[in-house]
Amino acid sequence: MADSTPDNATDNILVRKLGVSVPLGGGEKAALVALLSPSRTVPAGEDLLLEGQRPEAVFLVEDGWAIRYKLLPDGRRQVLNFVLPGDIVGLRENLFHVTPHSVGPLTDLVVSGIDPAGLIELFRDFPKLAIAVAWSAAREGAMMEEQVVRIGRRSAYESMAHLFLELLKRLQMVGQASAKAFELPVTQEVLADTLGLSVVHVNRTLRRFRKEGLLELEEGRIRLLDLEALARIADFESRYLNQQRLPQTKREQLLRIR
Amino acid sequence: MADSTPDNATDNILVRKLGVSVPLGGGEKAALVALLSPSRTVPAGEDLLLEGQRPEAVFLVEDGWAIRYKLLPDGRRQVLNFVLPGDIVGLRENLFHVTPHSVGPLTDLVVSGIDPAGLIELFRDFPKLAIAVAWSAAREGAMMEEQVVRIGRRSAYESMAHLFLELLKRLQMVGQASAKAFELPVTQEVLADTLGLSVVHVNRTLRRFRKEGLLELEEGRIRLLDLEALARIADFESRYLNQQRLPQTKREQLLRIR
DNA sequence: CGCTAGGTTGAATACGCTCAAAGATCGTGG
DNA sequence: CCACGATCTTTGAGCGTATTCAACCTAGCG
Repeated sequence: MADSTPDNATDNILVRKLGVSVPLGGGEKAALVALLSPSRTVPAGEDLLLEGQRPEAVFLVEDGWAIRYKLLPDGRRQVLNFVLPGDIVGLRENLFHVTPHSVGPLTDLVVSGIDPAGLIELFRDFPKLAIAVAWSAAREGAMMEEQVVRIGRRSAYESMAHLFLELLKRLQMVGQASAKAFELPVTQEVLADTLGLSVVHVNRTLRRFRKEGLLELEEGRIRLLDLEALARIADFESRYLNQQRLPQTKREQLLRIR
Repeated sequence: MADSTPDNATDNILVRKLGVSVPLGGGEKAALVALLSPSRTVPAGEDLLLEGQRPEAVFLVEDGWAIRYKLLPDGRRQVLNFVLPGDIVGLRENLFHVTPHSVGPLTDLVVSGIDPAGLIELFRDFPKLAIAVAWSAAREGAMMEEQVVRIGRRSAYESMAHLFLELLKRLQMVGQASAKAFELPVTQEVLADTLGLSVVHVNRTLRRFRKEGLLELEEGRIRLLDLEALARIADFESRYLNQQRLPQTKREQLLRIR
């Protein structure tokens, strides 16, 4: 079976993700999948995008983890967010002539290329796809906002709980997490650079969570033992991840009410 | 002369801002301006958007300052970024059925409404406008990333310098700042909530800057006395704000070279 | 078997916070 | 016109979260 048949289209991770926000028809799904080049694997060390360089290509991540990050001249690093399966890398960056951040894989990464020009053309034929992609970008924006709040106004303890809950939800949406556990291919240094903390303090905060029986951590796998407690600590509100467009009728009702 | 003539269109702040990235034709400018409803003034206290509510409308800010912010249940506040003249509020939020953050004016705000549905339709007729808006959204994303780095990996001293330089550049682009000074209608509490600091520490950091002769602050106006020094302290790189698409020929050259 | 990357722990320190109180400025009402 | 309250700024003192420095441990790998 060819990669681009409508049958397989339904299974594609990008189709599944975009379909969450905007219901997609068969034609749309097929067209989207047809745009993808065959997937290849990028080894863990090799950056996909380098800050300050011309963005070369647009990728769909089909499997594996990566980070978007920035470096300061003295070596300090800030991780902006995590790139998980189903995420697109380099689309926004393609609007600039230099990339504002780097993207580095944390694991081997299975990616397939997307032709950005082709995608734009697709938007003409299937406006719904444009909406779906815009929606996905907006969701990423909402996650960045959460990241700002986490770093700016939450304690290490709170913000770490928040991050783990966000990752759990995101991974569940793409079928990569069970009810309360997931693979976490991340060193404590990466966590530190994500939360704006030192490695030492990340280590101590993790120890505290474990001592309190809130999570287990072993072999690159994390288990959140008490979701309620963690959500309370973090003040975690998953709405910004679930965000769905209301069905048209319901939206109209709302509009009428006000 | 009517508001929507091509002549006035050139002067509109939105047209000017979008025109920076993507050269716009007369028809595009006129169509964009025609979409704007007559401007009105929102008083300083009254939020434009409230977190958790349905986004009601889309605004173009023509004059004044606002902040996008989030509140934690215990009252802690994090300012996500500043909304300055020429910025659009509520467009991205309109893709969600609840707004992920609030937007509150810091000054009286002159805004005009934008019909989002009309904007989408415009994209069909003038694809360049879609690109220009996408570009503008990408620039905002780049600014949010800088905000994350500021809060996560810079000291109070560094990140305050960085913020001031960013504001200077942004305001210069819309003709609201001189070479090194601008109106700063912001309390120290707002600065604190922007940078993830306490009011007291903001005050002390400001005092340090003044003592070192790096800036003057009086009557809601700030003057950056030594841009070089501040840029060095902050490691400020204005590229993410200036970002322009390369002219087509130059882009093609680059593509050929690699 | 030694090297490297990552994790863990202790001790001292510092950056930034909280608490507290006192000026300064401004609008408002008596 | 002055007094009052409210908001904002400034400064001091003590404290705490998180940092830095340093050492040691472990596991994986060449």
